[in-house]
Amino acid sequence: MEKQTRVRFAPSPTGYLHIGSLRIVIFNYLLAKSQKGKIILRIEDTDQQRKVEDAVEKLLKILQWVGINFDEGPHIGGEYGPYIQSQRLNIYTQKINELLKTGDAYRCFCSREMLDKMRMEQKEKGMPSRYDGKCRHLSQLESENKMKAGEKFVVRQKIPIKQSITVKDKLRGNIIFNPEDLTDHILTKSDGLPTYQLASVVDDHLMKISHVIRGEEWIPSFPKNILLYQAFGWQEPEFIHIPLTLNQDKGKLSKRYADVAVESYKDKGYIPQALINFCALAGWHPKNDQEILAMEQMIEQFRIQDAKISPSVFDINKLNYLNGYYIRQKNIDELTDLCLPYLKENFSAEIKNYKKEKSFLKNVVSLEQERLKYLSEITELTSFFFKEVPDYNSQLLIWKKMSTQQVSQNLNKLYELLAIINNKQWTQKNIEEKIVSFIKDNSLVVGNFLWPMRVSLTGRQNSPGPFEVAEVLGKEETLARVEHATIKLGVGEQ
RNA sequence: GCCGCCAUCGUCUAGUGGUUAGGACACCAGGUUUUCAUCCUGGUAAUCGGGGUUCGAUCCCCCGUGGCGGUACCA
Repeated sequence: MEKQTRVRFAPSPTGYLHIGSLRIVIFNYLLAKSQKGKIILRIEDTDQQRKVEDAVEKLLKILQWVGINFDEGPHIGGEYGPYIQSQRLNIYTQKINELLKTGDAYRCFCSREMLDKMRMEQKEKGMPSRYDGKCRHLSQLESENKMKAGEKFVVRQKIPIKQSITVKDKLRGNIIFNPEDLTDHILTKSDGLPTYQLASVVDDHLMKISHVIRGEEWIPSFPKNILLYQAFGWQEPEFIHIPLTLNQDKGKLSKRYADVAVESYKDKGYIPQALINFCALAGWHPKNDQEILAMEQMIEQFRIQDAKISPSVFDINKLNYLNGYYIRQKNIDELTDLCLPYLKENFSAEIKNYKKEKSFLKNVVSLEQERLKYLSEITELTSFFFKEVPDYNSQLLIWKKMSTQQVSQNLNKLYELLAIINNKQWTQKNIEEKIVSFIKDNSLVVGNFLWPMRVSLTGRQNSPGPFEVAEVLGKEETLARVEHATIKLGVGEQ
């Protein structure tokens, strides 16, 4: 029987989900789902210094929003739990004791000060900095005695120094390391907690992980991980190191250059599908050139062998494009619901009753749908619908080389035409028909009427067309705005 | 410094020992249009450098260069 594919996403609880981590979960998810396997969530919280309140809840919340659901994890359990490392400490203790017994690990009593000093000296001499192995040769008895005497210690992995070690990455092939470049790194800290190096190996084994997909920043410790599997006598999983995400300037993606928290993309109004599609496309792409794919389609086509190993730059333009695309695909009810929080936040005074005004809001959102790159833009884009008379410079009413007089005249004419349309017939179609046929019948210039009309209604250089805006605004408000525009021009008074 | 990973348009990428080096985003131009956006059409734009191997290398190998990562009792 084929071994079941089991992958894991193992974040440390930092309080937010990094966009680069999102990419890693997505690749894990795609691999698992494409092979009908399982994806496990494991929380790596062995660093006491970096503990963040509510971090796990926040993480779960944002992952759920994105649409990544786990088969096992702290929130749903599973047969390989617990899934939070701080709840598995006895397991690590037990495992490290095995290593201590076989001699594959040893207690190190060197103080931090000593180690710092040693590193400094190595650096000065231009030597690679690594632990000198001082406590490596302590006898079992000496080690036990020191421990019993209450001396502080860490546990280090004893790296075999004889031969080079070859490790295999599924994408990159064999990578060879010289043992002298590997230091006896720490497996258990002096507070008794395991480091990532120990905990992740133990957990991956115990949780029967078949493929480890992680960031390439782990390649340097890859050989030590393999050595650890060998020390335990365990079969190692397959490893896939995927490249980092970079800033426009090719540096590691960081807060200074871009938003890195998935939460902030959510807040701005990026939608999950777009984010997922975007992340997947950075490092993978389907055999045909179709770049817009739903999760199901990606799962269908995904092969980990097709993943790319060179790093990719985070391109907000492409994300915006994808997001805009997905927004345009939404049906208007759903889109209105998505925009509602932003509208509520900014126009709470203008919109008294959201339920009652739902159809109005739907119309408003509908007019801006094709212009939206992300949802939060809705506020700025539609504010003229909510303010009684938009504030704008009257010069904006003038189309090309028209005179103020002409503009004023045309607006008056528009007012007349609009005024005779009764309320029941106040639809975009009717309004358009009336006005356009008037212009055509009299062989007038379209822009000379439509531009001033549109500006009088929106107060903007760019906006949706005048007829659809007029319909949404209603007859009364439309007439008021046209009239206001002529007053603004103030032709009569000059 | 030492160790490692990586290298095709500005960006994400496809592809091949012989190709007009393909697609997408962005950009530019044209069309539709009162404006913007959408949509349609077209365009500019790439194999990091040097050596090999080969009849022929963008592709295979080596070196260099550059970018990134690691070099923690962080993950």
